[in-house]
Amino acid sequence: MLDNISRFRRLSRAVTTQSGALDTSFLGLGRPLGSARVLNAIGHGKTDVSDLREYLELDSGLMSRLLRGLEAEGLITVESDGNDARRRVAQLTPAGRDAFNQYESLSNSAAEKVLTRYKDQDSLLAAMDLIATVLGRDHIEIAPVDPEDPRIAYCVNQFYDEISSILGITFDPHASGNPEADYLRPPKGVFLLATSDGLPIGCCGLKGQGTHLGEVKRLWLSSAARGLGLGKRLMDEIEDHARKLGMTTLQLDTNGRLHAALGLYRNNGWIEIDRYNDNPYAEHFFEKQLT
Amino acid sequence: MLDNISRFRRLSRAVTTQSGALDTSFLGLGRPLGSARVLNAIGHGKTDVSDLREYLELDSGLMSRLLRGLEAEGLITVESDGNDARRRVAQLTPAGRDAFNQYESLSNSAAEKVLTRYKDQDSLLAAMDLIATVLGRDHIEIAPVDPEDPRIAYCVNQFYDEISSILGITFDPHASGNPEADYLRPPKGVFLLATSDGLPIGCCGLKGQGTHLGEVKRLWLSSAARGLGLGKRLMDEIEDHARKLGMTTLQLDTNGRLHAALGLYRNNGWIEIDRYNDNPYAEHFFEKQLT
DNA sequence: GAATTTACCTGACTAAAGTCAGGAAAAATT
DNA sequence: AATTTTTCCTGACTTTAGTCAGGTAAATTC
Repeated sequence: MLDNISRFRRLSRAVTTQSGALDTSFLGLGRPLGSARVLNAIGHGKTDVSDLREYLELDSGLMSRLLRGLEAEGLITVESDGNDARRRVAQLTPAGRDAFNQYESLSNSAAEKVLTRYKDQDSLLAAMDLIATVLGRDHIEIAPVDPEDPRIAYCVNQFYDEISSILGITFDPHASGNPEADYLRPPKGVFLLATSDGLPIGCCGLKGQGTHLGEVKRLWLSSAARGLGLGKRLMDEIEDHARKLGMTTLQLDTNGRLHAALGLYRNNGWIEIDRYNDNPYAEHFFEKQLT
Repeated sequence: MLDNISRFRRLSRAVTTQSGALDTSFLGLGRPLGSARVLNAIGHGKTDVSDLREYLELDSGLMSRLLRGLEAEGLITVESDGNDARRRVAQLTPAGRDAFNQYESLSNSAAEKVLTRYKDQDSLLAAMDLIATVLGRDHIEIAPVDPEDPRIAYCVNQFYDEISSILGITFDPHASGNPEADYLRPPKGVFLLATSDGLPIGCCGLKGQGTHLGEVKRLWLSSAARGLGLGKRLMDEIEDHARKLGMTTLQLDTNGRLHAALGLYRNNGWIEIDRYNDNPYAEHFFEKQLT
């Protein structure tokens, strides 16, 4: 009915109106929006003045004045950085922490109000994750984390849930979980986690034994993250890590019903090989020579 | 992983950043944001000055000055309303239309850029519809429209598609479509359309024969609009219209697999009665006395 | 060790946004 | 017909946001 672009712009209007209301209520606490933004950014851990300036895209003169204002109100302190005395670091005072918490609870109650007025919260949240991930695609971060990090546990649980429902079986995640951790962290292997503004949206493990051979395990992308080329990015980074760990050959196994994964491997230089293990759920086996 | 409220706030950040970028580019056309907003609102059909003021939440003094500015630039004309000479109405001049179109194409290309970088556009758009509808719940409009309005055709097609997939059959929408139109528009009946910021999200027809008996037909809600109490709102308005049309009894038929609809009827004073027609897909028959 | 760069600050500005009191004209109410 | 209300306007403000040209001290580069 409406064309696609109108539908997108409709979303923008809805959210802008919503966050416009939030801005106004920020003003309701009696502080100009500029100062409120700075206070919030500091509260969220952006303490370096130069970080703040970059994040809020403010002129250094304006930034300086806003900081002086918050200092005069007794909400922050600004001190020189120990390592580089040119740089300055802002900290919330107890009064500043209070003010920050007021803004936080305002934001949270605004969010809660929207969430509670819809019955099917799960699909609403899934829709939000999808859109926020697509809009923030340029800000997806991939970083190595410990295989026993709780965020990895979350991803791997999602991974097994999906496998189970696709294959119509029940996996016990813990059966093959922890014992492998040592092979999935340096110096033998690595585990990569992809996050979008804090939300885990994908992972991929590289299992090594200290030899030239490595195995790719547990490549998972949240439904919000599919179609963005993240699978390829994760695999590329896994290969980089493999090279640095001295590996020359990578292997992996997968099930024939995971079409997206099969396509990813086939289009990126993986060659199908004979079965190399007795995993009953694996139907396809691939290998890639690293050059 | 992230709690629900963080997930909502993540969406706000993503969209705000996005529309912040758009605001900046609006400024790129060399006009302050305030004037640009007014020009856009006028271009989108908000021509009454009082409407504009309410929509943009501007002080009347500020509004007035912005209008004078746009007038001085030759982008708009402001005239008195014929019906109420206190009110004033703004119109774009050809130059104003040009400027408006520039903003439009900027917005559209920003929207297009986001949409084209995601493969599965349908689910992305569905997610956007859902969120925009939930956020804009207070702005859902219900209004009578002609049963042959293309927006009704869109809704009814969706309705038959869903029925077909739920019941596993294929309906031919046109078989029972147009011939009924006369019974679904005044003076015999009515057709209500629910829209959220322009997007059709639900409909309901009331079929009459000029007697005291009316029949409720084609109650449909888009998936984005479920869980918001819109079904009840539509039915309530249908009853109001029925009373005005002189009806005292309403009837309807439905299928047992449409659980939400059955619940709606049972909770709102409808009494199950014996079969009153030979519709092969109808399994439940209801009646309601209007008081 | 001199020159340059970086990080932040200050002062002097302009532009934009928002507020407030009042006032004129038309419409609605009494 | 008198009063009140509504709608919009104007003028005189204040606040906020943003810009720009220096200036100082620390760090880096040559």
